[in-house]
Amino acid sequence: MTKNIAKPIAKPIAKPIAKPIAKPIAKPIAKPNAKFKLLDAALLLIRERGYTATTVDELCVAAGVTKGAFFHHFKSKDELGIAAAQHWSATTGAFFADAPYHNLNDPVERLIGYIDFRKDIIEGDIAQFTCLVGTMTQEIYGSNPEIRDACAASILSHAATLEPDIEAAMRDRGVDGDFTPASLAAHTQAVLQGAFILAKATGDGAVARSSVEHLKRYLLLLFEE
Amino acid sequence: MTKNIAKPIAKPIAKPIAKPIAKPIAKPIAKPNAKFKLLDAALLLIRERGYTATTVDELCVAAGVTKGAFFHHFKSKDELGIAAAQHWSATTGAFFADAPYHNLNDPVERLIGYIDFRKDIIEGDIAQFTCLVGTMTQEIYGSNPEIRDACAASILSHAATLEPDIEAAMRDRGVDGDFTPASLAAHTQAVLQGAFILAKATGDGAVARSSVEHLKRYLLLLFEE
DNA sequence: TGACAAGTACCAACCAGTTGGTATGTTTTT
DNA sequence: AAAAACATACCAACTGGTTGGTACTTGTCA
Repeated sequence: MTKNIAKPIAKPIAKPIAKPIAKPIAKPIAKPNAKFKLLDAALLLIRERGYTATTVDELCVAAGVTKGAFFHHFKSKDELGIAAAQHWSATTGAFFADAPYHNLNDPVERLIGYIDFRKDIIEGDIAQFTCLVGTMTQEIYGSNPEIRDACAASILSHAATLEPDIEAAMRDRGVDGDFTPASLAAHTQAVLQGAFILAKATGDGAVARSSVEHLKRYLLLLFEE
Repeated sequence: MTKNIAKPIAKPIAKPIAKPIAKPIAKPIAKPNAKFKLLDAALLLIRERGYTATTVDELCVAAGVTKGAFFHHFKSKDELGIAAAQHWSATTGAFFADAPYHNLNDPVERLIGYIDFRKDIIEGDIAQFTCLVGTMTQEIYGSNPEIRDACAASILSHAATLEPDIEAAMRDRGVDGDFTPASLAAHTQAVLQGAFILAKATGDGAVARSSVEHLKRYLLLLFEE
C-alpha cells in the first residue's frame, strides 16, 4: 500500500493552519467539512440534473469527499434530500432577509421591490437562479413524503414572509377582494416556479423575466390607485 | 425449458378474438398496439414518478408488453421520452380543441373561458391533472436537449393557441400595454406550471386553483372596462 | 500537564440489486 | 415468403448502501 508512504508527507502541511481564527467566532456559519460541502454540492447538482439523476457518487466527487463520508453524515440519499431542502431554506432565507427592498417604507413598494428583486436575479446560468425545492417537488411528491414536506415548508415559509406586506397593502389601499394575503403570496411563488420551467424549456431567462413582469403588473393593478 | 410445454396451451385461447371490428375504420385513432400502450403508460407513470425514476421495466409492466417490444419501437428510453412529449402534445391538443369555451363570441370571454376550464380540470389525483412536459422539462433540461425541445414545443405551441384571442382582446379593449400577446400567453402557462408545483408540494389542488383564480383576476383587470 | 479513553469524521474497497440495453428467437401480418 | 411485431433470456455498467478500518479531536482524571 502507498498509504504509509504518502501520509507523513501530507500530514505536517495541513496541520497548523487555521484553528485560532475560528475560535472567537460564536458559530461558524459554514465550516468546510464534508457535510457542508455535500449539501452545497447538492444545491447545485440537483438543480442542474434533478434529484433522481444526481447520484451519490457524483455528489461525493463534486464535494471532494468519499462515499464513506456521505453515509457517515446521512443515513440515506433521501435523508440528504431532506437536509438539502432545509439547507436551501436557510440559505435563501438569509439571502432574501438581507435584500434591500425591506428598507422601503410603503408595503406596496416593498412588495414591488421584492418582485423586481426576484426578476433581477433571473440571470445567467439556469441552474443558478432556479429553485431547488421546486425541482425536487416535481420528482418526489409521490414517492417521498418527507422530502416533499421539507420542500413544501421551504416554499410556503418563504411565501409567508410576504404576507404581512400583502395584508398591510390590502388594508392600506382598501383592497378587500375575494382573496387572502396567503393566497396572493402563494400565487407569487407559483408564477416564479412556473417562470423557471419556461426558462428551462426555452433555455434562457427572458421568458421567465417577462412572466414576472406580468406578476408585477397584476400587483400594480391590484394596489395602485 | 418450460417454453415448449407451456406454449400450445396458452396459444389457442388468445387467438380469434376481435379482428373484424377494427377493419372498416379508416384510421384507428388509438390502435391498442405495444407502441401506443407504452406511450399511454408513459403519460401516467412519468407524471406520477418523474422521467428518471420511471424505469423501462415499469413502463413495460404498466403497458402489458415486454422489453423486446419496447426496444422494437423505441431505440432508447430517451427516444420514448421524445415520443411521449409529442404524444402528450397531440393528446392535449385534441382535448383543448374540443373544449366548450371556443364557442363563446367575445375573445375576452373565450380567454376567461379557457382559464375557467383549466381551473375546473384541476381536480382529483395530482398525476391526472399535472403536466407531463413541465415535469420532464425540470428533469432533463440540462441533460437531453432533444427531449427538452420537444417539451418546449409542446408548451409553447399550446400557448400559441391563446395568442389570437389575446391579440383580439387587446385590440378590442384598447389595451396597448407594454407586453405582447405571446408574453401574456406564456405567462398563463407559467402560472399553470407553477400552480402544479404548489399542488404537488401541498398534496392537493386547492392552492393551484387559487393561483389560477389570481390569473383570472389579472386578465379581468387587464381587459375589463 | 499529560496520558488515555471515547467519540467524531472520514476513507477505500466491496456488495447485492437494479438499470438501460442486446442477442436471439417466435409469432403475426402483409 | 418476408417483413414487421412481439417475446425470452441475458448482460455489463451502474446504483445506493455496507464493511472494517484509520486519523483527529475532545473530555477526563491522575
